[in-house]
Amino acid sequence: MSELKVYNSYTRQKEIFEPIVPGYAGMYVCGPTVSGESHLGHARPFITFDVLYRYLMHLGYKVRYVRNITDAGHFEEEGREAEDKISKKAQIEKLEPMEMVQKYTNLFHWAMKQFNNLDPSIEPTATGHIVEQIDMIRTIIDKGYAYEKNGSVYFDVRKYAEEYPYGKMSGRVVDDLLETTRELEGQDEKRNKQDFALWKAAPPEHIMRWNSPWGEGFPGWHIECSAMATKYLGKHFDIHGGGMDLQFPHHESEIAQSTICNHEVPARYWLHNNMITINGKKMGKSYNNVIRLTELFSGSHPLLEQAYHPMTVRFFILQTHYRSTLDFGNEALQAAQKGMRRLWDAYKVLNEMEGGGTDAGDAELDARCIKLVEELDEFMNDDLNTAKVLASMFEMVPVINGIRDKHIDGDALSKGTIEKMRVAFKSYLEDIFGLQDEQAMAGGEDNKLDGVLQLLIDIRKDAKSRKDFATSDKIRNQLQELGILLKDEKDGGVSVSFA
RNA sequence: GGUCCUGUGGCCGAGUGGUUAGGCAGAGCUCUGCAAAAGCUUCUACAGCGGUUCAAAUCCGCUCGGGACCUCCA
Repeated sequence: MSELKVYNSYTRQKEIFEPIVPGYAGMYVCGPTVSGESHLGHARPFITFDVLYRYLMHLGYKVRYVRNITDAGHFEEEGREAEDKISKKAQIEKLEPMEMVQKYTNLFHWAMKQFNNLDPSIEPTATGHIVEQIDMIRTIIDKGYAYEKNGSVYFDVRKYAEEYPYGKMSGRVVDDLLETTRELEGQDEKRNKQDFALWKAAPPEHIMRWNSPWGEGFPGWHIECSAMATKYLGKHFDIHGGGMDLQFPHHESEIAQSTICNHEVPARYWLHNNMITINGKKMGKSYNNVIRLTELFSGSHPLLEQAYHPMTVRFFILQTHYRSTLDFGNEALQAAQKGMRRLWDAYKVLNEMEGGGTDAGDAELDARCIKLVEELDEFMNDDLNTAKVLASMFEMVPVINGIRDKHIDGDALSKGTIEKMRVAFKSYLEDIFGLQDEQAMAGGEDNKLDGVLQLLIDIRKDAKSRKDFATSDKIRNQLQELGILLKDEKDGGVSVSFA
């Protein structure tokens, strides 16, 4: 089998994944800022890296997956005042800051569950690591790469850039940054415009504040990730993930901070997922085009023609390579919904398949199926090409259905090949892609109702055998109105699905 | 303005220079009491213009369009 290769944004090339400690993998992913509800765009990194997490485990790695919760404010530039996002929102919502943070954290966790994302191994909060952040800032000052001014501390980018490649991550030149940086609040405190805040003195009205060697204040935006990643994954770890929009300045700055404290670039592989767009534009608050996850699942948004199941969304995201933009659209979501259904149905058939003999009746077809199965790993290893994995799975569907419908001989494929396909479908659909059959989830939760349904199916079967189609169609049509679809299969059986 | 990415058929999207990606939608046929599903077949492509090459969606150049980052941002 081929080796896992990932596109490393830091080196701008695909590289073979070689863990620092054989058998173990450490992964840090930038988590949500819990100052508001998550939207569709936020779903992408968490699903993407959940799949990577699952895949690494599938490959046998023991993985420590750290994903933070940002519950201390970043700067938000609104008007002329530098404000704390969380404090501000809390005022608007008339909530205690931590009350609000809790509310959105809970909502975020709920959404992650909906998507069937596995819990990270550690989910540290920024507010829970103020001490670590202060320590780190102190180290940076001691080493001479940061300076204090009026109770705030800034990272000295110019000095850093003299010895280290600031800008390598994002492909930026420090001198250019000087010219293109806007006028920002607190700019006059900085020695150079490129400098970024490590610690910010809190103005009197600021609610979230902590004591520090430099007075009361709160941490800068980038330091939390550096501090928490170092604490839980060490000075040097394997993978750091996040959205492409975090490449600069967030990850660039993280690298700078950690490099000073720990003498090396914190992560070996930097993975960035691309954006979800809507009408070609990035989904984002400032564009006023966000679809919140709660709206997406309930269909309550003007742009939505219907509600979309979280699994549909997950599948939709996996049908595209994670480094491509993904354009949202009702048609595309509906296509994903139907496509995924097709895969689940085939998987069900596959699970019930008896299988052929030891030898394949159709050697050519058998070989093709084996190739399709083997390609799955190849594609996944090629920088997580989930789109191609799914395409190959789709190519197996006609074969599976063909055997069921007896267009293809039952012994065309060998027992071993069918078993391989079964294992592949299980591995990818369930274990690696983390998909769940939303129909199976919808049904079968009430044994009594199941009994009632079975009774109706039996009555209809009797009616049909008496050619009483009026009755049989009435049952089928009325059940359909309730969202229960009956399908007469070729073998005389009836299959049930839920809309 | 700077840096970078991108432009594939009705929609979403893979594509390592030479073989049908795939899904959804459309059309025809088969199966079926009907329906649904499924199977088979099938129609819509590579923004434009040049260049390199035996061969380009794929490499190069130009033009046009879209986008991201440079400020909080998944």
